[in-house]
Amino acid sequence: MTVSRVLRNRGEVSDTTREKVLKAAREMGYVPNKIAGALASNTVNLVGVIIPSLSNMVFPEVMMGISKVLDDTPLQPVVGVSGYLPEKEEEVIFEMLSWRPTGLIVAGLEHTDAARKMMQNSGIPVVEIMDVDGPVIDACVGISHQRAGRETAKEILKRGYRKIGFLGSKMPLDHRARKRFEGFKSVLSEAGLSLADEEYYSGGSALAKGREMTEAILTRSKDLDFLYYSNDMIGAGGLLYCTEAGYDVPGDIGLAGFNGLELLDGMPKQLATMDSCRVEIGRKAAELIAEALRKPETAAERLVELSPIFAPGGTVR
Amino acid sequence: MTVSRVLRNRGEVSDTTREKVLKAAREMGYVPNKIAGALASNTVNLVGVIIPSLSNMVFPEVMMGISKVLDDTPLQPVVGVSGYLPEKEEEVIFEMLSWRPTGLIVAGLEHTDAARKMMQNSGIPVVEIMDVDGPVIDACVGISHQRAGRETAKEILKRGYRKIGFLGSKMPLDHRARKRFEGFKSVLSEAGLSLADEEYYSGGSALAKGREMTEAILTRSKDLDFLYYSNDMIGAGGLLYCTEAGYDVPGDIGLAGFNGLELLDGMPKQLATMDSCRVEIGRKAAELIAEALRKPETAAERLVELSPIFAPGGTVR
DNA sequence: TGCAGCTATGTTACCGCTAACAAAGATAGG
DNA sequence: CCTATCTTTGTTAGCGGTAACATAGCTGCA
Repeated sequence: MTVSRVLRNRGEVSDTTREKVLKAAREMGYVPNKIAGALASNTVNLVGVIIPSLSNMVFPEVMMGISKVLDDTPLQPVVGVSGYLPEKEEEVIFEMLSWRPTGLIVAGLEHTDAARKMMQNSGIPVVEIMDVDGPVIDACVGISHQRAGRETAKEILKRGYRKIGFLGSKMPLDHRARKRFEGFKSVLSEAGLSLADEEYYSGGSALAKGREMTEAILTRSKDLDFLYYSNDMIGAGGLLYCTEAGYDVPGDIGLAGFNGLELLDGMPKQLATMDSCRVEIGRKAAELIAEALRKPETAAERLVELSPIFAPGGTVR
Repeated sequence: MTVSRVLRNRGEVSDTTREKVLKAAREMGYVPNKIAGALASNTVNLVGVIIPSLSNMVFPEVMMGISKVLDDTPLQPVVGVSGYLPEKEEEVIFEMLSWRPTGLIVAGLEHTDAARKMMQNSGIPVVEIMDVDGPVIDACVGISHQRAGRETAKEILKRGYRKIGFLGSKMPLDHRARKRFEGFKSVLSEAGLSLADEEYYSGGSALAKGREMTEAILTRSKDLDFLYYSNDMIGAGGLLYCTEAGYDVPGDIGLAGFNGLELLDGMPKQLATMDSCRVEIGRKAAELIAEALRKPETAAERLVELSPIFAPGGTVR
């Protein structure tokens, strides 16, 4: 018991005893067994974070926001990757919950019924992030991708572009990309327009794919005056292609992407984009969990919608 | 006990009982407590993975290799981030070990004495990854960054470049970058040469920094005929700058980076680079752990050195 | 019908720690 | 010197599962 007290800095222990304990622990390389500790105290200083992928730079940035906040608390993030697959996500959520974490942060609002039920029953704070367009389990921090798509479309129309092509990934399970696309199209149709052409890809290096797709769509539809990309990475590939192929950007043709990737600062031109507030989303989500830990009854604001803003960069008129 | 048997698919249970248990579990949304299970069975199906950063695309790729292998086992990766700080790494390792994982995968060979001791005493397989230039605790999978630097230098000299500049990050704690740099310089000095100029950065978008640094170094040292970058990302920034500034690459000036980032496929030219075998390193490391789990006594090969090869791309003669 | 030899279920004792309470030691005031 | 009070250390039970062993139910055959 005294050892436990010393190692957790809890309760009164005399300085001499404390020193003796610490010395012994150090000498024998003692590492306490958190499993036993967690079981006994019924507290686990872990926060589960479930994201679809680590490979596209947007989720690592969310992680940074989360880490920064949790560093000031006893909590630690634990990452699970769902690969955009609902069943895999359910599995990961189950696995996470079976470790009885202090909170859960999950990307997206679309889950299997079982996953949703598990999270509801878990009794811990659950924060869904990135997206706000849909029903929320417990709390939510994100942006409206619907609106992001709509606003981008408005900006484009405002600037006089009319023959608009869309380039995106073939990912029916990326609901956020889908919502942006829908929002985008709805503004076009309200203006009596429709997409002039579309081009899709899946897999491979996004930059190279953006290049290829742009060449393909521009070869096919020579009268396009704008290309809307579902993400900045393929947009950057498109920008490189247009630059090399001698297009006047944004004169002949305008380009826009989505995400506001800092990674791409340094491209020949700054791609028009809309920031997805990734770090901020991570911060806010982590704060909600930390807050719930501090004062369990307080129901903090459960729905935080951030407003991304359109950054015209140098690829629109 | 019967419930435990059903939920873990272990031991004989009649079909009727099994169904009843599963039905009840489903109805009540039962999620077993892994903490209790782990304590009782003294097994934890977690593999700790400790990496310096999530933000530069190289570690996520290692994670992919690890995940792919562990997906075929009961094991699950848990990520910890050390931020290139030895003390933080020690903390993360301590935290990890206190959960009694089945194995540990740690990036790099440089650790605090305490961290090294903890890992030695842990009694679990520990695989150090990415680097092989140094003393190993238990097992190791990686490449020699010394040699990578040396071989890049040889390729450059072989192609007739002589006035060589180096551009890198100001990260004294990135030992792998340091080793490449040392290997690189040693070949130059064996050839009676030395670096003509150097330029360093820290923080910010690597692409933009690569651009700035390249402009700075080329403005200062107009007779350089080669630029060696400590990573592909700043190399790509440099390539963009050189292209726009009208340099003939690789005629006037050659460029090379390091990592073999697939991310950059699609750049105006393919940057000369050396693949750091990231996915393969992750795969092999995970296999070592999975192997140790399967047959505990077998001492598999404890030191796996992979051989990166120089990919000249389009930026060297 | 009785019993060997199964299969299916139940019992018990922990796993390593911590909450809650108990006791011992130290200090001080009368 | 003794008791009241505070500080420090110790005891006990139990967290929710699982290993190991024990028992109960069932089957088939003499």
